[in-house]
Amino acid sequence: MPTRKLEKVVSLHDIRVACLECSLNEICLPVGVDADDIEQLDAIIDRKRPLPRGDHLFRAGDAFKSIFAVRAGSLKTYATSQSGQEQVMGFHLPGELVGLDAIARNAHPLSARALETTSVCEIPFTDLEELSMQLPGLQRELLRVMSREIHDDEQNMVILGQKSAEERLAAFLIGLSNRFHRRGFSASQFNLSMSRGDIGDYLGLALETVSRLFTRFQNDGLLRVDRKHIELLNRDRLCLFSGARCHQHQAETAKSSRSN
Amino acid sequence: MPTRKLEKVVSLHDIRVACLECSLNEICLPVGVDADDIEQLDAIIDRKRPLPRGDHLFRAGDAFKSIFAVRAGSLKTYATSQSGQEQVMGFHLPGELVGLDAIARNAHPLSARALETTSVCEIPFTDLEELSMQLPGLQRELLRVMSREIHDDEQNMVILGQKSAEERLAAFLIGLSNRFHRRGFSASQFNLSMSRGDIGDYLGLALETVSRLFTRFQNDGLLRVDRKHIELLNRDRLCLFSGARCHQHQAETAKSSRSN
DNA sequence: CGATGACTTGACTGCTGTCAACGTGCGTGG
DNA sequence: CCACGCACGTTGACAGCAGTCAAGTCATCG
Repeated sequence: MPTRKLEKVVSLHDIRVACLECSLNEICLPVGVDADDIEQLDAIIDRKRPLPRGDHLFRAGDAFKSIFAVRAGSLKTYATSQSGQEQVMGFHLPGELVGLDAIARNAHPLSARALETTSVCEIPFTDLEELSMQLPGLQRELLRVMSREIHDDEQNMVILGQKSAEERLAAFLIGLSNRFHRRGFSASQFNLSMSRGDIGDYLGLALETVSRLFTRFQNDGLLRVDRKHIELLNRDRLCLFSGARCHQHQAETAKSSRSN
Repeated sequence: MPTRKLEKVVSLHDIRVACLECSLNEICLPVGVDADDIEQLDAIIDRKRPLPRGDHLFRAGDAFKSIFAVRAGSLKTYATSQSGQEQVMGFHLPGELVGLDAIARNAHPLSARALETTSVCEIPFTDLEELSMQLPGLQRELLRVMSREIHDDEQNMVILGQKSAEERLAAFLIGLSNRFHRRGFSASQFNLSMSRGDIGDYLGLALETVSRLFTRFQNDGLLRVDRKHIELLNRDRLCLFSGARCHQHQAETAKSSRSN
């Protein structure tokens, strides 16, 4: 098993990228942490070699030691009920933090698995806690990130609690589009790193339903889909289908037409 | 049979109870905050007069200034989608914190409404943030509470994402029973402060479905229901119905129910 | 090139929502 | 004290959305 080779694949330069230089630092730590602080944060962060697709970053029940930040790639977090069915809690893109739900119990309640080759930063929690005591900006930021996580989970509860299958998938695609856009990628086309089954397990739908909806959306001219590649053709109408007020990032500059 | 009415109008004495004497402090601030620290925390907390049933503690969109801790009574937090349907995010019992989802956006994403006469402690967030910088135990505790909230929301996502109506209501009742028990009340019988409609909006079910399930559970001998009063007759079987591993609190400490 | 896994499509079933009517308890006011 | 209205809850009939089962297609990889 020559997995050792992976260490060579990653260039030394990549490994030594500091938080300050990291292109994600504006996403990972949006505000409140200035350059000096970041240096200190940088010192405690452990950069690991990439995780191959399908590998677990951690499994449900593992002891909690660190928060992880996605640097490249993507992963899903999920719980497995005793029926064997997976509930996917989230798909995590570069710049997003994983493992915040483990602080309270000192153990991870969820499993985290790479959807593609993925690299993460490991942030030992005791160090982070200690450091945030000294850096007001960091503490503030930590609370904000956790608050946002709660808020995001609440929005997912709305989706799971009262949306139709059609609305769920539409909302999912709009949300994904927004997240890609915020990261500097195209909002109108992107590649899904997760399977139809994963999407179903995330949205509380059967994978067949997800598949059927993709073809229906395509037939309706809302998007084009080719395997994992998605191209949104009519974002506005997809927004309507999602049955939610979607803050459209493009529309912010233009005038926002709203219909209540 | 004695003090069944906790939600009786609080006396002036109650209003002046400090955090240290508050019977909830072990729930509100489980560990990591010692007596000296609590005194400081106490100084920043504002005790308001009780909220009548139906009144809002805050509404979605309100500016965020404070976290609230329920002292007596109960309230629900909910979002209203533009279809008018409410998604109830949680029912909050004494000792639980409300408003943690507002930190990130500086505004409350949800509305909070009293289900009965309810009194709360108001904790100005800027003060709390400042204080937690000085008290390691408090900071630790704050992160823990938020982490637990994320974890709880995730469990709700499992319920909404993949449970049947029957499993949802069973899980809801078991969870409520546990929470009452942890607060020193009977785990086997309690009064619901929320309506069937609220339960439906929480579990993603129509209120008719909730009503039907209550009568079905009663016919199956799982429980007895009389309006708002619930008596669990067969907790084990209800656990099975919920389709989840429920850690039963009775099993831990035998019969330590101290009310009635 | 065959095996494997991911995806698509179809047929059918059933759970749960919707609509509707009725019952019940409680507070209000006469 | 009773009558009434209203909110809440229960029950029934029916329909439709989405799950399940099953078969077939397509891409990728050894």
